[in-house]
This record gives sequence, structure tokens and C-alpha cells, in this order.
Amino acid sequence: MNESSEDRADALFHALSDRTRRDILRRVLAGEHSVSTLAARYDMSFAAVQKHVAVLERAGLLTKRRQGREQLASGDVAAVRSVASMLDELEAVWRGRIDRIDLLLSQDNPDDPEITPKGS
Amino acid sequence: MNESSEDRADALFHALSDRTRRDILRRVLAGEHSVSTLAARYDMSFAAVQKHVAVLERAGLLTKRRQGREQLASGDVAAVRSVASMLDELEAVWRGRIDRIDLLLSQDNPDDPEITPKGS
DNA sequence: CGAACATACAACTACTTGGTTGTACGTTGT
DNA sequence: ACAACGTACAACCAAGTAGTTGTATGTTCG
Repeated sequence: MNESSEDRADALFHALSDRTRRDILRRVLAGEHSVSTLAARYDMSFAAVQKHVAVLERAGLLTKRRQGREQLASGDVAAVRSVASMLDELEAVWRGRIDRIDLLLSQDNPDDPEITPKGS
Repeated sequence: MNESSEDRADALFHALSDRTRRDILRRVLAGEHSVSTLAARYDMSFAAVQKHVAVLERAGLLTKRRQGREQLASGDVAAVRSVASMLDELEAVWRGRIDRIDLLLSQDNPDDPEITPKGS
């Protein structure tokens, strides 16, 4: 409902909607990497990778810390979990629908012959 | 790893990256709705909403069934779960990192803060 | 049949995105 | 000091996106 929470969801899902960014995220979740170390892994310019890292950072999926002339990027698992909880909320909405269907069925058929209708 | 599984992830996260589409998804997970019923809920043209529904359908997040002149859209919870499992995979990657750190600590190795940077 | 409804799709516009190159600036090592 | 490195950012471009309006097609109902 909150305006900014929808903004955040937009940013998170958008950040995850690019395969290069998902791959970068995997790497930085596995351990710290400098931006140039990451860039060396992809067949695109350094600047392109740096922009992907910036998108992930703006979405809160990774953080950077300076070490000398390098920026070490590290994945934030809490942000990943927050996305998972958004999906949990969607699943809860679906479960509410199923519960309502089950209620109707049990009212019509108190003997409960049918289990889990064709629900998905 | 599969090429088309990345395509699918692209489509799923992209579909979820728009707040109108997330809202539509919530409604159709809660129960069947015709496209026009959905469209009436938003301050945009019918065609715009119809395109959002098409994006969700292409991503596999909803299915439509014809009933007379209406198309009834219904959310597919399995697709939502498949997204959740992608996030689980990311969290597993992160957990592997933590396990490796724990291993280093338990080996009482005070050197080398860098953790196996890559698979090469 | 003909009117109203429900949907689909094409064409167009404004904006965003993912990529490029070039430049600027701080840090490191010799 | 200075060359090489690591990063950030601006300007640009092609492609995609989210919205619009208009049109076509099928369905229901009086």
C-alpha cells in the first residue's frame, strides 16, 4: 500500500529482470568482488558492467565498500529475502482464494468427497 | 544454466517489475476476473490493461479461459513459486559463501580475506 | 438483424534501457 | 613524479516499454 514500498518493489524486480545483473548478484552473494574483477567476466565494456552494478546497488541488492582504489561489491541477502517475502504475500493471496473455495465445497458437501479442486 | 531458463527468468522478473501488473496478479490470484473487470479498476485505457495482462500471460503468471464473450484470467501460483525458488537458489549461493568463511575461521587461518573469487 | 459489449491488435508517441565511447579523477607502485 | 589502474559519469544511440487512439472481430441480448 505504501507508495515507497511499491517503488522499492519496482526497483528490486527490475534489477533482477536482467540476466547479467542476476549473474553479477550471484557472484557478489558468493563473495566480495571489485567492479573490474566483475567486468572482466563479461563480454561488454567496463562502463556497462559498472552501470549494472549501480542498478543492483540502487535496488539495495548489493553494497560497496572502498578498499584503496577498488570498490568491493557484496551481495545483500536481506534484500533477496525481502523479494521472497513479496512472493510469499502473493502466495498468501492465492491461498485465501483456495480457502474460500474449500469453504464453499465443505458447505455444499459436508462429507467432503473432493480434495483440492483443479486449483493450478 | 539453460539458455531458455534465463529467458524465462527475464520474463518473470520483468512482468513483476511493474506495479500495475503486480496488482493485477494479486487480483487474479485471489480469483478469476475478466479483462474488462480488471481494466475498470485502473485509471488507464482498456488496451493498456489488456497489454499488462498479456505480459503476465506470456510470463506464465496467469492463464485465460474463454467464457462466452469474456476472457477470465486466473493467477498461476506455480509460476510465483518458481520465482521464489530462483531466489532460494540465490540465497543458497550466499549460504555457501558463509560456509566457506566459517571453514576458514575454523581452520584458524588469519590470512587471506579473499574468498575464492571465481570458478576459472 | 442490429446495438452494445468484450477482446485483440496495429500504429503512434514519449520515455526508459542497455549498450557504446570518451573523459575526469583519485590511488598505487616504481 | 608519473604511468597504469580502478572507478565514475556524461553524451550518445538503438531497441524496448508503457501508454494512447483507432479499428476489427466475435458474442450476447432485445
